[in-house]
Amino acid sequence: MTEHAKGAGFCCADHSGVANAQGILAQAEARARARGLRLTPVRHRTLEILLQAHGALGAYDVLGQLAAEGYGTQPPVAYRALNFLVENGLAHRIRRLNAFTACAHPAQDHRAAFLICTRCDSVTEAPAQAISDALARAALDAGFQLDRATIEAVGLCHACTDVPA
Amino acid sequence: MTEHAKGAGFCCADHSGVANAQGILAQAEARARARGLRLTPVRHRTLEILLQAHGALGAYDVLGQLAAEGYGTQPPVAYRALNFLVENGLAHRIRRLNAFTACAHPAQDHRAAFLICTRCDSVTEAPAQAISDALARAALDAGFQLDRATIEAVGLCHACTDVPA
DNA sequence: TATCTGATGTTATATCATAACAGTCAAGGC
DNA sequence: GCCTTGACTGTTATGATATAACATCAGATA
Ligand SMILES: [Zn+2]
Ligand SMILES: [Zn+2]
Ligand SMILES: [Zn+2]
Ligand SMILES: [Zn+2]
Repeated sequence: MTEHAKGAGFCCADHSGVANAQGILAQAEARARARGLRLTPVRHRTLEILLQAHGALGAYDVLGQLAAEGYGTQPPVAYRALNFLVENGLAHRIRRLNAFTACAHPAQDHRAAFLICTRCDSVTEAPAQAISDALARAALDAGFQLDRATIEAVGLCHACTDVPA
Repeated sequence: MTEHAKGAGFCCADHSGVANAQGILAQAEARARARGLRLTPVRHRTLEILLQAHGALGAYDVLGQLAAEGYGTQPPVAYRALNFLVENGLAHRIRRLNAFTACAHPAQDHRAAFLICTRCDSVTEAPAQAISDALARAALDAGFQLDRATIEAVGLCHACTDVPA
């Protein structure tokens, strides 16, 4: 079990940035249908695991759960499902944490930034259109043809800001 | 040797974003003096190695060079020097590549974004004040107390955009 | 001198990720 | 029907990245 997955550090209930897992799952399923993506049992279950998690989960955390439920026991099982979800807009990879989190808005294509709390390990997906526009300008100035970007902020979430120490 | 360090893929000479290694090194030394940082032999040499590299270097690439020159041969030697440089504004960590690059502007404190070319593996440090401001606004909206951020863009650098295939 | 501190070095291990290959199964062509 | 094909799942094995814990050493301090 990795540090960011320990969960015990959470300071409040609706802290993970994924308040309504059921609704998000429905959106994700709709997206998959609309695009002809095959949301197979492992993939579907992997998405559920991410949605039920507080904060982001490492691939081996996901693998542990999958293995315990009768799916494959080896790393590629988790990595394949996670990469599928990421590539199809159903999850995001958090590079700073070497971890994955369910997309909070799978209904629409979007640019996202992630707000990572160093106190409680929560990961919140924030709309990043404005940030992305600024980045696009910077790229243009450098003659760089932008494909996609990673935007990850570190600090204290709302709940943890209130708590003194 | 890792993929991003192979160097052979560069499509032009001044491609690494570190055009004037000597000048940057002098700035870095000045910064260290001004702040009372101990730029010891390993640390100084590590910075030189980063400056001479095309693109970003993995810790094990740096370690290989250090070891070949009579410094320690084990991973902590490289990681300690690299972390020191990063923590003191003399280098940056590129999370997407699991790699490190010398800071191109160590004279002043700054926010940086990184433009990573998928064709030639070059890494260019771009000014990111505007992006950072946009991110600060997004964080504020979310009640998030921002500490620092990682901004990494992936795409094609200027030189590689011109090359057809 | 005795002690303390920060830096460097080591061994050993933890953590993250992918290559390569084997078996399953459903869809489509003959 | 039966075969081919391609997507998916599973495996073994290995590679790549990173840190914990401890020993040593040199310079600063009292
Ligand atoms: Zn999203
Ligand atoms: Zn928090
Ligand atoms: Zn910089
Ligand atoms: Zn390029």
